[in-house]
Amino acid sequence: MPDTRGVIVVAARRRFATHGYDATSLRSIASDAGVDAALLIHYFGSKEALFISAVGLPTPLPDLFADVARLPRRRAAEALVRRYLEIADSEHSRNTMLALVRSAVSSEQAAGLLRRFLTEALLGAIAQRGGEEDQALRASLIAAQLVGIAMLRHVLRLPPLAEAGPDEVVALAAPAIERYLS
Amino acid sequence: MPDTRGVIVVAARRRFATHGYDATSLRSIASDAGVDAALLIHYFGSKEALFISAVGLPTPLPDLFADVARLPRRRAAEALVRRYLEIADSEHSRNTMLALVRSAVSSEQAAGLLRRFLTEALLGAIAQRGGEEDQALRASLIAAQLVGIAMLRHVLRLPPLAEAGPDEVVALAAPAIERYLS
DNA sequence: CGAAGAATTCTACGTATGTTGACTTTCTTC
DNA sequence: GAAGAAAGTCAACATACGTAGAATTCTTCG
Repeated sequence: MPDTRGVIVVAARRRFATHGYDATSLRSIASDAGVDAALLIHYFGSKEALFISAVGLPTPLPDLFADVARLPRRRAAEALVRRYLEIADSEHSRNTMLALVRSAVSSEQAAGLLRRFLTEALLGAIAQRGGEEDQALRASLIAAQLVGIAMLRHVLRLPPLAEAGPDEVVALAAPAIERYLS
Repeated sequence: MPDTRGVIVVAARRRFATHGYDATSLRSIASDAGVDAALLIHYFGSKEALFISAVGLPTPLPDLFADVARLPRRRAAEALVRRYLEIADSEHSRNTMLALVRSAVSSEQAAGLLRRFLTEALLGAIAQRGGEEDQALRASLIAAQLVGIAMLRHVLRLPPLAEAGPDEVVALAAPAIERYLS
């Protein structure tokens, strides 16, 4: 008894990650999963519901900010970048991340999902760390740096960043991010 | 004699900026321009050609990196962020930028356009400034920070970053970017 | 074996898209 | 003012999509 449902979810996640919500057709997912398109509807009810089931939330990401917020300033920046890059290297997490980012720019609903996740994660981390007035803006700029790295590294595949090893990126990005924490 | 061609291009740029390439239909552009959809084809030949005509390249951006590369380290970072935000505030440039970014994630061709532009702009700037080994990677990380700001500020509209004034963003982001230049 | 029920596929509908070619209107030029 | 080109519209095409419901195969258990 092959777990067809699971096969569909994996195929959907991969398609959504590489092509975004709009450009991914149910038929293409079904074809990848070796299954008829109508089956996806029977299981999940609609394309939107399948997207939610397949992408949901990037699993280890919500904890990342909270964990890092507990660290002393010096180690926080390095740990943030390093763990972020590790997450982006696991196929599952990278696919959910990319699916979310890719879809956020064309679907307002996906954008809302990502926005809500980011604000909650950021607000949580800020609450832990003692916050001055501009702490939320600082956290947003850190998030912007990370999102930008993901965009250039995985979506655009800009050569210097796409080919660099994690250590090189950490060595350069951590000090810059540290400035936001001071 | 109203410049219909120009009206079409402006409408197209705005639609592509707010909805991306795939989610923008010729009929919606035509409707905005008060014109029949077939006319767009008659003028531009195809949707793709219209996209190229409407988006082309973000006008003042190519010079931005080159100009900034000439400045001393201390002023370079601040000037970069400030001028970047100014560009993103002019409707025309913001629309071309957003159209490019939004479309790059769903169309491989648009991604290539943006990738080529970024590498050329970055390589040009690096050539001016005396370069060590990792200079290209540093420049990419700066670009990542800027792209990330655009994503969170204009696409995702994350509250802290979307509502902050240019001065606040410059004050916080410039020092961080300065680290990449040292 | 045979029937109940789930898993899966088939067929089809309605809608939207990019694009085409024929058509009509408007403008320019001699 | 006629002729010819340009600007613009109309109706239609082929195609792809999400989805619904009937039909079919497969599994399971008495």
